[in-house]
Amino acid sequence: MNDKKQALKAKFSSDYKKYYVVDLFKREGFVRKKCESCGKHFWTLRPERTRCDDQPCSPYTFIGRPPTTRKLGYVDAWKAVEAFFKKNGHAIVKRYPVVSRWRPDLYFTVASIIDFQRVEGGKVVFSLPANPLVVPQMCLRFNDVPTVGVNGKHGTSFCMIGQTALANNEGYWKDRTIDLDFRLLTRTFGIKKEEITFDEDVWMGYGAFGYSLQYNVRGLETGNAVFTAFEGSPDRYVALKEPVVDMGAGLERLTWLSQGTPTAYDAYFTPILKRMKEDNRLEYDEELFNRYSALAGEINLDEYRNLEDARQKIANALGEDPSRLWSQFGALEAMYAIADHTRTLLFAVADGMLPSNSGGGYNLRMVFRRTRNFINYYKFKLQIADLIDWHIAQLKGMYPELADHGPDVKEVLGVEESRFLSSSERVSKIVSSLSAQGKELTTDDLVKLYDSDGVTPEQLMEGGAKVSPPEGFYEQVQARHLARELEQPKMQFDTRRLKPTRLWYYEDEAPFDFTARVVEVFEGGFVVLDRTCFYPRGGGQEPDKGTIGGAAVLDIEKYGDVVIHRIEGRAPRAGTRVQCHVDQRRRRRITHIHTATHILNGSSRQVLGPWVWQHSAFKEEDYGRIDITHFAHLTEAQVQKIEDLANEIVRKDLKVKNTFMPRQEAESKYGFRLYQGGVVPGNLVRVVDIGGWDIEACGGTHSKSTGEVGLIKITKAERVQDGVERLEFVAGEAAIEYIHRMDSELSELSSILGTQRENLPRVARRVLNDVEESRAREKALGQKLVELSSAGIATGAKPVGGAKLYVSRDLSLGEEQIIAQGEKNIASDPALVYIAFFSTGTSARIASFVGAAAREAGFSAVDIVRKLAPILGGSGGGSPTFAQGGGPRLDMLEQAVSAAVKLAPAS
RNA sequence: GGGCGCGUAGUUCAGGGGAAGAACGCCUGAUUUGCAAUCAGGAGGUCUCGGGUUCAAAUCCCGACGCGUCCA
Repeated sequence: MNDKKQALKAKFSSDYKKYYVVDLFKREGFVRKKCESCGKHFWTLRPERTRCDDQPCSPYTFIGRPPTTRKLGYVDAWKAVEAFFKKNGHAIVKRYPVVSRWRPDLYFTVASIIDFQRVEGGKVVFSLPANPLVVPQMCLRFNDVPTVGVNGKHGTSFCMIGQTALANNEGYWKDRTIDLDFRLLTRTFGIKKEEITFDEDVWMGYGAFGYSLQYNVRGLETGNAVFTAFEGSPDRYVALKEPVVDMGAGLERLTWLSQGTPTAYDAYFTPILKRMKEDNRLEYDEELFNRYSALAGEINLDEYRNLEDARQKIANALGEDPSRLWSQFGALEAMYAIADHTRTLLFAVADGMLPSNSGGGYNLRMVFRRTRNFINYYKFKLQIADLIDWHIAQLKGMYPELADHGPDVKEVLGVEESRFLSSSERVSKIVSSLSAQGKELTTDDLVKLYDSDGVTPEQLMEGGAKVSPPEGFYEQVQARHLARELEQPKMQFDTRRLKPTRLWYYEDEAPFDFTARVVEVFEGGFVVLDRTCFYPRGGGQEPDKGTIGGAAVLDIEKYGDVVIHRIEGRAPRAGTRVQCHVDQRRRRRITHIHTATHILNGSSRQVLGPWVWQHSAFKEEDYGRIDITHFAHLTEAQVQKIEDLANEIVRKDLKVKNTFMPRQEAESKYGFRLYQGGVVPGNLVRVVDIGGWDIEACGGTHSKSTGEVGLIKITKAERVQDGVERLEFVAGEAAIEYIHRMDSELSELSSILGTQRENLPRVARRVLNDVEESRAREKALGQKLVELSSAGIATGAKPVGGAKLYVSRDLSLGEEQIIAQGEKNIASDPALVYIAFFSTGTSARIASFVGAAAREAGFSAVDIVRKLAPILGGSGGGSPTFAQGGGPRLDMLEQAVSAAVKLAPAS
């Protein structure tokens, strides 16, 4: 990836007049220079500049002396930017969710341009709600979490001001982009034009790339204007028909620049930090911190192997001891990180993601736990719920919607908090038990402990465990996770020259018996028709069945616009007409299940909370299942409530409307709640609206009204992964069948127990009690039996070489009694050698006990068993006092017994 | 989405082919003593469930269920 980027950079630079020169440069007299430090090309109004104005080539020079004429708070900075672009003909678009449900390849919105990208058939498509536009897009990135709070600028959440335009009549291209941004910086913010440099850069995104001009002011990168002109990858690409301007500027950076505070956090978390500091006294050398933070901005984990190395370097530059720096500023840095992490959690949870142990939810769990660990470590008086409120209050002028989600977010994080507490308790238990053992732990042990129990080497050392210096710890953790690519290639067909299949099944009054022309046939019985009423697999709905030209249809899939049917036996020839028949009963049943899925999705959200989203779903002829996101196990009462509500919707007989509409229109009308079952490809989306109760983009078949579904019965609720609950259910005819099945099972059960149905629970309980009682009685009787038979053993034992031998062969005795008997008798008569033969199922068993005196006389229980068991075709083992064994040869029992009777002490 | 780990008494856990264990809690009795009292005795188990291997499985193997953890 990096090589490709370098190659592209070289290519664009070599033809810089074509790619990088804009009107502004000519008009204002910018000169092109090459940075003597990093070799990058940049544009400046100061010909004497020798270095680019980016880190690490130039230090920050705005701290304590901002280059702007205005000092702006976070929300005010946005208002200024908003006003500027509005005045210049831009539509201001509301932020998109930080959870990017419209992009299956991403968990989070990582840049403003993601808002306007849709992936269709491996290709990225730009789709703008207005042109040109500006959006204050909150973005989440989790790739550099350890530096957050430390390097003064990095965050897991940040607002990217996205200036986006299509290069057409309504929008604009390079010249106007740079003109606008230049004016924003110089006029709105009052930065002197000599202070601004433009670096030549490139940008590569998913399926598209372009060249860019990044602008820096006093060492700080404040924005990057990307001119996305190409589609594909650098090896194989074409020019985009309508190139896209994608300028992203960090609102945090602009705010920081205008204030010149030691860190960016001081500028954009001002009210939150103020409250945190009010409640927790912090003492540190402010003058030293200012010098420290000027250097800390250089900390970048790409360049330093770890935080310690970077800190060491800064300490050296300041002439300070690193541990002194750390102890002074650690708590402050933790506060910065806490402010950042809680804001990230607020947005992510408000937009519907839950902390969990997999997927994007893991990122949330990780930052939550980091937050809690910071609070614990520094003993801060801070409540996460308060922090959430403080963020909401700060941002209300910019993101008023957050306030609506406050209670939900706090509830979700409360659950996560209790998870954190029980997890820390577990960890400390493991740590204290390991340190009590005092065994020295190898690096391998450490890796294992971290990987499967979440115990870090630091926690172990603090807890007093012996830890050998961990060498290459994180490398080893990494090595355990080397991804094994396991991709099974989906059958590929070359459908490029085929016309789209007419999707007849979507049309009203589509027939179940129809004729169609065979357009193409692929080897293996794959048939393409010019039109089809067969619903292909899609959106979790299983495909139709039926016949094509008399042959059974086995499977149906959609490849782009082409539907491919797999049939049994030989495929008809291309060009012929075939008679087709769709299994109407199956279709009807699946349709009812599918509509029921939507109803349940709606009622789950209603009953549980707004964080409920459909995670995936499956609809078959006789059952369906829907996986929903929720942070806890569903109780029986909740499941019943969901079911009751769903059936209420069924009884209301709400109309189900299916409408095709442009994606953009659907999104702005219904929001991203549309994308419940994953992303539906195509520019036209089909919106399924169940009387306003549940609205989803969905390509499946649905009933005309909810009443047709008849009945919805949830049959099972289980957890499929952390944060995802699965509901299995039946609906329509399948529900009736399910009830019949339950009914006959109950009948069978009553007839087995010989009682009426209403007595079943009582009778079952009594039967269970009886079993327990007889078990106890059997045990007591066994004890009695042992006592009674002991006398027989004492008299029946035959003296053999200084000991007494007793051989029993009572097949009716159980293992427990024999063991009890042997145990008791060698205790009361230490000279006894007790050998018992018995049987379990189809095999013969031997148990042997040897008393203390008998052992001295040369007998050993384990030797006896080892001698006798082979006669029975098996083996055995145990101790000199007690051993057992056996074998499958029940027929050899007599021989084994006679061998036992002849036993003599080993010499 | 993938890897690793766990499931044993009411609770926390040890054991890891051959007799079901500890601590705490609980019950009974003694003792009378300053903060989680002591002593003696006792009850409490489908070793998550289902298959398989074996003479023998809590233990090994496979699967299901429940849970934890790490990585992308």
